[in-house]
Amino acid sequence: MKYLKPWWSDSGSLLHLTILLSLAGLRLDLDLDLDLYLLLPPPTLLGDELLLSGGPASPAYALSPFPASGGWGRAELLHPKGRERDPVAPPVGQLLREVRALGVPFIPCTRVDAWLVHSVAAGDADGAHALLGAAAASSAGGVGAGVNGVSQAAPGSGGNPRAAPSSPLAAGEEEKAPAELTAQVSDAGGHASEENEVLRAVDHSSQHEENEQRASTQREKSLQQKNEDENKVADKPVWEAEKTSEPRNERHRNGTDTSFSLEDLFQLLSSQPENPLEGISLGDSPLPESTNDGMNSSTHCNANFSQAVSHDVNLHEAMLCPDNTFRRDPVARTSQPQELFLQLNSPLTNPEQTLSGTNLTGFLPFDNQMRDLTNQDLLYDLDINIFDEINLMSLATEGGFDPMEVSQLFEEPDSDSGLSINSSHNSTSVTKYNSSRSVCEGASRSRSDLESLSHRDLQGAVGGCYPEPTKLCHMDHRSDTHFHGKFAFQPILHNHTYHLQPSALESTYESFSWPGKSQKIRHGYLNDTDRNLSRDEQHAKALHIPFSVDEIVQMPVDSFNSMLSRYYLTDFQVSLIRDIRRRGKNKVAVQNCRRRKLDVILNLEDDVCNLQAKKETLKRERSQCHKAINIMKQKLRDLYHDVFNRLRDEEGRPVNPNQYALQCSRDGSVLIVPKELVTPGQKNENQKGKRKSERRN
DNA sequence: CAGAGCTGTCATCAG
DNA sequence: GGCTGATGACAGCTC
Repeated sequence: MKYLKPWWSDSGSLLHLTILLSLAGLRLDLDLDLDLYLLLPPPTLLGDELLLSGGPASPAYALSPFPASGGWGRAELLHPKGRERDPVAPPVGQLLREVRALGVPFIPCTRVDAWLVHSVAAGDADGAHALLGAAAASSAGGVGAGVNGVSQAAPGSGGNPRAAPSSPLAAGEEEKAPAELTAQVSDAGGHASEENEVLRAVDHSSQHEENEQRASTQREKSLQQKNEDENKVADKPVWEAEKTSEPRNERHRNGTDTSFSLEDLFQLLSSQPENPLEGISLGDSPLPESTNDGMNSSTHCNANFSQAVSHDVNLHEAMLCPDNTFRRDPVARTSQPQELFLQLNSPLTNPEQTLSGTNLTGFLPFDNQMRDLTNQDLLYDLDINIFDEINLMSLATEGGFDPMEVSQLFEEPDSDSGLSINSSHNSTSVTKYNSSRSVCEGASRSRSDLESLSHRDLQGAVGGCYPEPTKLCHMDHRSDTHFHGKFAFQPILHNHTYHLQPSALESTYESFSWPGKSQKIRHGYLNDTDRNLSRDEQHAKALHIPFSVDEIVQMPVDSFNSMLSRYYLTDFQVSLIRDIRRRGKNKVAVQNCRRRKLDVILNLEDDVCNLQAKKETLKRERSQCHKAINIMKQKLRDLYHDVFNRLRDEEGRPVNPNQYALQCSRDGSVLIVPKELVTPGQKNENQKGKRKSERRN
């Protein structure tokens, strides 16, 4: 990551230059740089090794929130905290001069940088002087007005929606940007002399700022009036100009393309006498002499770059550009997909062939630090946008697009495939991914395998490390504004180690529709690794379902339906996904059911034990009661006999207990009654009591 | 080799 | 009407 450190961190500049953006910048224009910049996360998320701008003392900056006053207004570099001017920030003009002196193509990666360079290159006196004046004011401790709408006003950006979250400016002020940009773009007719003036003005001190600004403003106004009729197209907003049917390079040739690109910057820099970039060729297309003559006209300026490198392209096109010239034509774009990616891949082994047929070896006078950057790192960082711009799943359905080619394009002998190098933003770990070799095996795969190979970038969760279901950011990575950050900077632990043999794949593909037979089949062909996977996981892997089984099963029904609708899935895949979900749900339900059933059984067993214990207790209590009753009966009998032994009749003879009985009356008195006079009811009760007592005994 | 236990799947019903 | 949970029945696998 050392190559991503700020170039001159000591100065605390906003400007930073990376090899990635330098190399990519050869083909990308300003808006894409901004786009890349906007893709970058806050420095705090990346740690000290990935400071985006500024140095340790000023890791980040914010634009002044002050509203524009009369066009561009002025800008100063502020700390994000406190809205205070950064005391360590050098003048912007000084920074630009340093860039030019170092002879490295300056790629504006921050908004202030972008606008500065844009305004300078476009010959915008107001904008340039506003910025330069802001820089001077910044160095002098002054306070200026802010530049508004930088994010949306980026040339050719078309209003990058991702700019909004990252912009420190108020939304209302950002809306002014397109109009302001239009004004600036319309003036970007390439006034080389004016640009030189502006560049020279960069070197001026703050004391000369106002005079120079006024002079530039006057020149700018005059030139604006002069070229007003010639740049009708440029009066349109950039995003509207993008929609015109006129090809981009045609507009370049016509001198109507006013968007600023790195080539503009390069030419701007190379126009300086001391610029070491002087004389560097941009490509096979013969550069007009204006490349070195200081850009005498806007026509030359734009025509040169249109022939060498197209302007205002996105990274997608940059990746797909087969030659040195960007093509807006989708047919041309898709006609040579392999060459396009191979072109990006080629620097891995031969950086000088980065631009095929283009003599760019001298373009970038990389210093040693920059040379340390490996091409894998470059590709890796570029890959962030590869997946942002390229919907492989959609491309896979287009005719003429062979996902296998894509996979091969990213291949290199000693590194991971291009599809998997995106798995982590840590460029140093790129070489750790060695799963790309198996992609080569796809040459012998079945058609179904090839068709679904493009999903591999998304299917890593299947059989691998599954992301949390709540982090289904990839469900709609095109619309999720948070996707880029997560996707780019969170390591996605894709597992690309599984690769079914063609026979196994076919067997799985054929058997997945018959679950009853699949289990028998799967054990016949699966290797040890695949046996660790469940059947659904194997099926999902075979059909390249871009989701893990856990995701399919656990995601909410809304997300599930949204997933099915947003992704291009074949009927087979949809059916399989639904089956997986159904089976997964049922599997969990069965487990719960059996768990509950087991709990019920255990509870019943506990109840039985409890009831048995209670029964025993009751038995013991009953036995104790019987014993007590018998004791009482025995005592009663003893008392009965004792009473009769003591009784005497009128003649003094003992009373026979068989003829008489004791009867208790209601008033508590005890009477001696002959048994013949005992009522039948009393007899029955007495007999029942006797029988019961006999049975109990 | 038979059987118990576990697990997955399907069909069905109910909420 | 679709989804989900619950449950019985069945089959396959392991020990």
